[in-house]
Amino acid sequence: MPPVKSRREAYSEATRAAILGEATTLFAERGYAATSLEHVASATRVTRGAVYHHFADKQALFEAVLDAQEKQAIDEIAAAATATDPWDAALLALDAFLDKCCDPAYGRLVWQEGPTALGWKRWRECEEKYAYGLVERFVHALIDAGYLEGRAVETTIRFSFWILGGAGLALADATDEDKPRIRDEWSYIIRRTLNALRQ
Amino acid sequence: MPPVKSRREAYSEATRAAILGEATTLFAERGYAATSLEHVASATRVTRGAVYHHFADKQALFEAVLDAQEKQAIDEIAAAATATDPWDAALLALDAFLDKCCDPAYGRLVWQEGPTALGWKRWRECEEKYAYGLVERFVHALIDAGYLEGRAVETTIRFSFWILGGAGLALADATDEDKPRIRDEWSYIIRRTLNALRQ
DNA sequence: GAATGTCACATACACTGTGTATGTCATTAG
DNA sequence: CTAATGACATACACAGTGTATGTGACATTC
Repeated sequence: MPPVKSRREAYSEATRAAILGEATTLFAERGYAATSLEHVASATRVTRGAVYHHFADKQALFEAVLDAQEKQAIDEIAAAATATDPWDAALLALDAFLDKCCDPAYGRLVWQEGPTALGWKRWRECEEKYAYGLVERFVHALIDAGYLEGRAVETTIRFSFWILGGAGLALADATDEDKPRIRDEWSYIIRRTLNALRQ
Repeated sequence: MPPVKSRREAYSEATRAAILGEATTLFAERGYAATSLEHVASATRVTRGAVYHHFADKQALFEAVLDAQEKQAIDEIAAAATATDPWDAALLALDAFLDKCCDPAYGRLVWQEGPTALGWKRWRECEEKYAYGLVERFVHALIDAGYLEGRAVETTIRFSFWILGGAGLALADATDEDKPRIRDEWSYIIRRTLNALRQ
């Protein structure tokens, strides 16, 4: 398997990336349902055939967009959670997450469009790899460190994930000028909640 | 305005109710997107024309289904919250709500299908009248009674609503045999959270 | 280096589902 | 008895998805 790319491969990859980029913009701006593959194709100056060549169907394209957003987000959040103590690390991650949700594309795509585009079930399946999975790991770390009690783990994870989702959606809904305030309010209420669950 | 109904009116109302009933079943069983108006019509043994005669479009039909579910739910929950102390009333309402979410139709329609069918924005607008509005009133009552602090009210309401949504969805997802356990777990974690916010 | 295969994409079409415009018949009002 | 209205059925226009097929540029093989 040669590390060099043939001209064809390079072109193909560029096309794929271009489609992904335009799709990201359009899905974020107009929403999933209101964006047709014809929109995506013409914005990329290719035909729908090209889109179907690179992505199995509309949903797969959206999932690819989501994947890219989540990968980026997870990296940033994981990078921020530097503390050795799991509790402190979780709080750092929380801050990084709330920051990330202020990014319009991330907020809209992951928290607004994601569930409505894919449905809860499929969306959660996708999230297992990323945000939901991250929460899962943090919760387990907190349990292992003795900060949280070890029963009803699944519910604790879902509960936490859900609250973060609420924050994400609230921030995605908010206007740019409201975001800092809303960010702080959610940060405050989530920290209080975490303290309540701490044992 | 005569209180008696003409034959035509009676027939018409029966047809409307029948369509609504079949739509409720189908939307709950197959989901909004997977249910075509042709399904609804043929299940009711009318044509799509009749459906469009009674409901402006597919979304309006779904909203009518939702309305009926929510009216029922709100009545039951309000009836359960008999305590005079707002705090106790809120806890009673919580229990009634969790019970209601164990009803498959309510859970699926309101918490699973609602947001994905209507989108967050429209769904929240519909919910203002019902579940969201109910939470809003309880939160205000708790603030007025001095149980909760009076700042970041909007965020407190959304936070509470969101947690209830998480519970609703968890219960809608659960199998019948899991429901009691999951119900209790959420009840427990929500009560702890409420206590954390109490001042 | 010509023949052959393959990949990246374009073109064309079938199908599903929504919404709308029009038609029809029974009931009701005058 | 006639005209109007309401409750539905029929027929159609249209958008959007997905699929089957076509085409030309590049790569591979001998």
